[in-house]
Amino acid sequence: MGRQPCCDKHMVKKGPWTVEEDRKLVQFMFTNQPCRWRALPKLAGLARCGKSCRLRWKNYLQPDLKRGCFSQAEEHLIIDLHASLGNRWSKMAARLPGRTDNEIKNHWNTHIKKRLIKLGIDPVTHQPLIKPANAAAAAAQTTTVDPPPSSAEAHTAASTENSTPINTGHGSDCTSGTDRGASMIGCLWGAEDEGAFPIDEDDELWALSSNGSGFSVWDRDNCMEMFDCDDLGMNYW
DNA sequence: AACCTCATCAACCGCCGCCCC
DNA sequence: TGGGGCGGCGGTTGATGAGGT
Repeated sequence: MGRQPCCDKHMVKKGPWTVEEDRKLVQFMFTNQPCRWRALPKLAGLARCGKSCRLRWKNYLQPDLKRGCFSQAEEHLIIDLHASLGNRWSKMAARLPGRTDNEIKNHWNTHIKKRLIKLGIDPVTHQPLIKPANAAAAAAQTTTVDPPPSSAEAHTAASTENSTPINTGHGSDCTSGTDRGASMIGCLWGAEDEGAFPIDEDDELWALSSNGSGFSVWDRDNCMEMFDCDDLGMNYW
């Protein structure tokens, strides 16, 4: 005998929530003791699945949700957390007050992920993306440099990838700047007199890598970590 | 103005782990 | 102790709007 479905699919409404449904759910949540989500729709007079109610409340109606754009600090925190936690969105949400796991997941997939790729960083391993040719050259070099220990996940990915820590699978897509305009998409700046260090999307030489607590700059051709931004008191946007 | 493409994000689906009987 | 119920999580989808042609 299979598992009982979470709700009667013929009786539940799906799709976007109406103002009236939101009002009913909010009113119920504010005026009643917590109860089982499965039982809530009937008690609140909603033709919705309990899971749907939970999701709507958690992601949209719950008080103290921030909504709106993510700040730079929040984005940096998300990147750092992703480097150490992977796709554990709920764990990240716990570290970002007012943000939901769904919101963080969406923001990662639609904004941060793409930007990291543009910057030459693999969004999965948080290691620099380099061209296969460069990877071969790097492998042939006698001076081997291990990547920074950005996270346990990165180590796992590295160790399972043919003994080379470099993810070359996406390199040709992401480091060739020949078909793109030369626009600056990031910038490092120093706390003292180092000045700004622009990273543009055509840059074949440098890549930024999240190391779990901040960023480091990598030499793409030689697969070498050049310096840790935090060590030099540098910031990044 | 009409159509097409792409980006965004709310919502759904299915799986997993915990808890209770 | 095992099985079922439940909430929670992460991946995915699809509706919608914006921008481009």
